[in-house]
Amino acid sequence: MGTNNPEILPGTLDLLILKSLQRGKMHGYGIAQHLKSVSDEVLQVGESSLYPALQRLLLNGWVEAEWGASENNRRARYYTLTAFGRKQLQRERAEFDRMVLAIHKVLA
Amino acid sequence: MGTNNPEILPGTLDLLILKSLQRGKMHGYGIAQHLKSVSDEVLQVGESSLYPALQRLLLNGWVEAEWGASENNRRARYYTLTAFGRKQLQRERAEFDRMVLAIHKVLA
DNA sequence: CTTCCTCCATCGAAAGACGATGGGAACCAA
DNA sequence: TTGGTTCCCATCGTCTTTCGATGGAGGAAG
Repeated sequence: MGTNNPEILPGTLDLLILKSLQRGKMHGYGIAQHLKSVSDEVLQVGESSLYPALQRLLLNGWVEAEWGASENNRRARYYTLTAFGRKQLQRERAEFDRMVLAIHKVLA
Repeated sequence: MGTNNPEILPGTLDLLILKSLQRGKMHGYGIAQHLKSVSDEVLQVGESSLYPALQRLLLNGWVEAEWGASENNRRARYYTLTAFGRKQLQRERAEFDRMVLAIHKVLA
């Protein structure tokens, strides 16, 4: 009931994933862990949000995927930024900054 | 196709409305104009986003409404913040700041 | 009289996030 | 060997929010 506390800011998930992948290839689980730890446990993206998002990014050609083995010898799907993905990251970041600036003007 | 440019950051509309109403009673159209001008034309909230949001705020008891006449002598519905609304404004603002801070840690 | 602006409101579509759920494989302890 | 825990994949159904399109009504202006 009632209290709506989304774990992330809607509309920012793609940006967060793309930015994470800028560091190098990662698998889904790793991305979620990364976001959680870097944000001091604030950004808790569940797998049911993450995997659809990754499908989106694949469809748009912003990331590529390949199967491999994780550090712990487990089957894992590794995602990599494409050139389009790097462009998109820049665009989304600029748009995010633009929005946050505008909101701050309202809140000031 | 493709280019998705939302006019506002999803999930922040209630916050923006509540904050606008902190200045005093306003009607819907006025809120939209206010957001647009204060944000230098960045935040362009359409009426089909605005009125459902106002209904939400009414249902939650965060704003109250009364009919009156606008400055231009037109029939207008004026919205006011309630005590609950002021509390909610504080909560949403804190949550927004928390999220933006977390996202900045990822983007840094 | 016609057109523009103000101000209200709804409907249907699309998108995004999430809880619940399911499974397989490695690792560890009892 | 069995059972639990962590890692890692993924989907389905639901809810919520946003938005384009649409439709008025009344005042102001040309």
